[in-house]
Order: sequence, then structure tokens, then C-alpha cells
Amino acid sequence: MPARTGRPPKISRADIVSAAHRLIEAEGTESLTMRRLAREVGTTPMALYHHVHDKEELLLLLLDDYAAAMSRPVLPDEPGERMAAAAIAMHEALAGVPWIVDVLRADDLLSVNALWYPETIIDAAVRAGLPLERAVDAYRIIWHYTAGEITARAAALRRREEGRPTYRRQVFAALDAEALPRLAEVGGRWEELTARDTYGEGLRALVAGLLLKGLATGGPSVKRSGPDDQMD
Amino acid sequence: MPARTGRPPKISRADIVSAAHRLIEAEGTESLTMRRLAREVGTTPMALYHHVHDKEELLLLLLDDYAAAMSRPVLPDEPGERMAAAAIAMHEALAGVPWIVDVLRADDLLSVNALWYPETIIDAAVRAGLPLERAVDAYRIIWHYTAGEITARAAALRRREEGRPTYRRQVFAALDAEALPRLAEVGGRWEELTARDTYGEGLRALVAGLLLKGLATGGPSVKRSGPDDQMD
DNA sequence: CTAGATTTTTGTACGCGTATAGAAAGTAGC
DNA sequence: GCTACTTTCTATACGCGTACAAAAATCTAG
Repeated sequence: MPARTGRPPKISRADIVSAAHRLIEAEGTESLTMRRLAREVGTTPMALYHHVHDKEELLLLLLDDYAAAMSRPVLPDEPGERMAAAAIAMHEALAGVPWIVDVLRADDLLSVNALWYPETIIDAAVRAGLPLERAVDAYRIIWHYTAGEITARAAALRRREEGRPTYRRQVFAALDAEALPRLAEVGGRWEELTARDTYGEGLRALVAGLLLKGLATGGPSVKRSGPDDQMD
Repeated sequence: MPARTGRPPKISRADIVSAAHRLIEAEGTESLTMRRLAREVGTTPMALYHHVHDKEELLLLLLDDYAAAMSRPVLPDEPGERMAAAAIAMHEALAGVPWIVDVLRADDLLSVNALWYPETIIDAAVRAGLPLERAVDAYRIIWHYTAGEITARAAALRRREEGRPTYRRQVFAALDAEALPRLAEVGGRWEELTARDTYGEGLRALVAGLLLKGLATGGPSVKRSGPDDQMD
């Protein structure tokens, strides 16, 4: 036994995280505040800060737990479909976490238990014939798209809940049809059109485009390393 | 003269917005707080709330001014390139605004003076042969990608400024090479690889994919409305 | 001149994340 | 048992966005 020194801890990181889970479960995302959480754990707010660096780190820990519990989809063999399937799984996992928006600013999804997603996407991209560097690029691009979609989705949800006058109505009302004919053409249908879920379509388009020419950078086509090519 | 009633206003919306501009210019984004701004304008914090609904609306007003001042790029004729050029211009405009992240949650970029971007992208998509609904979808997909990239960019910048131990180092250090071979293969190069700017590549891939089959939804190809087809 | 009515401004207060300083509660060396 | 040292926890405080209530300053009607 290594015999620890110092004042013995009253609470642990795990205590905090599980209390946070309980709190969210019982009273919703909004009530997860450091003060409220401290009460739940039975300490002072500042005591928490000895176990987590800040609230964002706490949320990342929660996300990590969440990611660990996620089931993984069966993956198709065809590389493009495989990339898409993994990305869609990632998207679904994230879309279910209400406080996700506060965490998306943190890092490119590097919660340890979520690493399966980038791993799988990058691997599939390599299988599709991209060199490793390009595969990493492809993953990041997919990640940006996914994170952006999730953010917009959360924002739309929030807006719907708040029921504020949407601002868009106002915009479309005073729209100059000469200068902006297409938007004028869409007109009141904007709300309806933008309520639809287009993540899948966008993702498939993105994957197709990424694999089209090996993510060409302006130069000629790029070397392939796999036998799976079927485009061109 | 319509003769107004009620206590005469001491400040106006325009006063507030221009003071906010001054403040940001002089002391940086962080010092734009409602309290500090009130001091700058010469009122109490709560007086501001009679002219703007909340801080987010204030930021949107700032963004609108900013967008009005942006110069617009010359657009190529070829529809795909035209979409890309407009999107890149939009991206550049946004990337220059440091507090942009606080605003991206608001709406799909519908500040009145920024409407030129969606208009142009949608119009180019229609010219490329997409039906209007699909063109709107295409714009939104591009928007999600763009917003996500901007968010990630801002987060990376912030991380670099703070100089925190990045968390990624820690992740890659304790990485299970059996379960995550591709990530292990990338290893320490992650930092370097993800520091590169891939927005343009991603965007071109996305546009190519979107125009490839008229944004197919799983069914057969979609009707075209223009004479500009050149793929298939 | 006075009594609403209306609009804007002010004052006070709440809960938030968290910086900082110091008290509490242990172990280790003497 | 006393003193140092280490770790953890507590107390206090700051600035933030903003809800809510009351006050101030104007117009209109009688």
C-alpha cells in the first residue's frame, strides 16, 4: 500500500460525475450547475474544482461515459458506405445529448471512448484508397460538417422551445425581391424547407466528393493504395 | 410630426451598436459586456435591454454591420465553381469575426446584410440544375459545414492561446494500438495534421458531391431544370 | 392644473462560473 | 508529541447576463 498523505478526500471524480448524471436525469440539463451539483454531492462548489478543471471538463467526462455506453453499428464493407455508416452513427450518438453544444467547442471529439468513430472513418477512408493524411483530412471535414449540423439542430430546437418571433419571418417580410430573387422565390417556405433533416444527404454527397478524386488539391489525381476503386 | 409620448430616450440602438464597435476595436472582444458597454454609453446596464432583446441580438446587429461592409467577390460562371466561390467568401467573412462563435448558435446566418451569401449559393445551385428545394438543401448543407469549420477553427485558436495541455496528447499517449490502429499510426502527427486548413478541399468535395446526382435521396435521379448539366 | 397613459431609465437582486486565500485533516521525520 | 509538509475542502468575492419592480419624464384629456 502506497500510503497517501494529505487530507483524505471526501468526494471523488466518480462521485461528481455520477451525481451529475443523476441530476441531469432527474431535473434536466439546465439544472446542472456547479453550485447545484455541489449541493447534490454534499460539498461546496469550489471543492468540485479540485477534481475537475472546469465545467467543460466535467461535460467531457459525461460525454465519455455516454460514448462508452453507445452501441456500435454493423458496418458495410464498401468503403464509402462504411464511412457514411460510421459518421451517421456518430451523428446519432451526438444528436441525443442535449448539452452537446457546450462541448463541441472543446476539441475534435476526442473523448477517449468516442475514438472509435474517427478510427473507423479514417480506416474506411484508407480502405477507399486515400493516403493516411488525406484520410485524416476527410475525417476532419466530416467532423466539421457533423458538428455544424448538430449545432444548427440544437439551435433550431432551442428556438422552437423559446417560441421567439424567429427573426426569419421578419427577414423574409422585408426582403428585396429584386436583389434576392431566389430567397424571395422560396419565401415563406423557408421555415418548412429548413425543418427537414438533411444530414444523411449531405453526408453522402460529402463522402462521394471526398472519394471522387482522392481529395485532389488542385494538382492531378492522387495515388491509390487499395484495390477498391470504382469511380472515375 | 407624429408627436411621440412617453419619457424621451437618452440613448438609441445605433448609439449602443456603435459604442459596441468602439469598445471591441479599442479593448478587444472580451471586454464587450453589457455592464462595460453601459458605462461606455453612459447609462445603466438594464437600460440597454430596452433597445436590444439580449446580448445575442446585439451581436447579430454587430454582425450585420460587419456583413454590410464586406466586399463581394467576382463570381465564376461555371455553377459549381460559383457555389464554391460564394461559400469561400462567406467563410472568409465569418472567420474574421472573433466573437462569431457566440452567434453561430443563433440562426442559419440570417443577418439581413448577409443574405447575399445564401442567395448566391442557392442561385448557383439552381443554375447547376438542382430544383429549388434541393438548392436550399444544398445551401444548408454547405452552411452546416462552414459553421462547423468556423467553430472548430475558433476552438483551436482558443486552445492555442490558453496553452492548456491539449488533452489530445494525453489521449494519444494512452492509446490502445490494437483497438485503434489507424489513430496509433497517425500518433503524434495528429496535432500537425489537424492544424492545416482544409476548408477549401472539403468545400470542393461537398459541392462536387452535391451536384453529382442532383442530391439523390436514395431513389433514382432527380429531374433537372437547367441546361447546364455536365456530369453523369 | 391635474390625472392618467406611455415610454424609458434606474435600482436591486438572483444565480451563474470560478479566482484566490486560508483553514482543516491527514502523514512523515524527529 | 511537535513540527513540517501535503492534499483537500471552505469562505469570500468578482464580474457576468438579465428578471423584476419602481421611478422619472414626457404626452393627452378633462
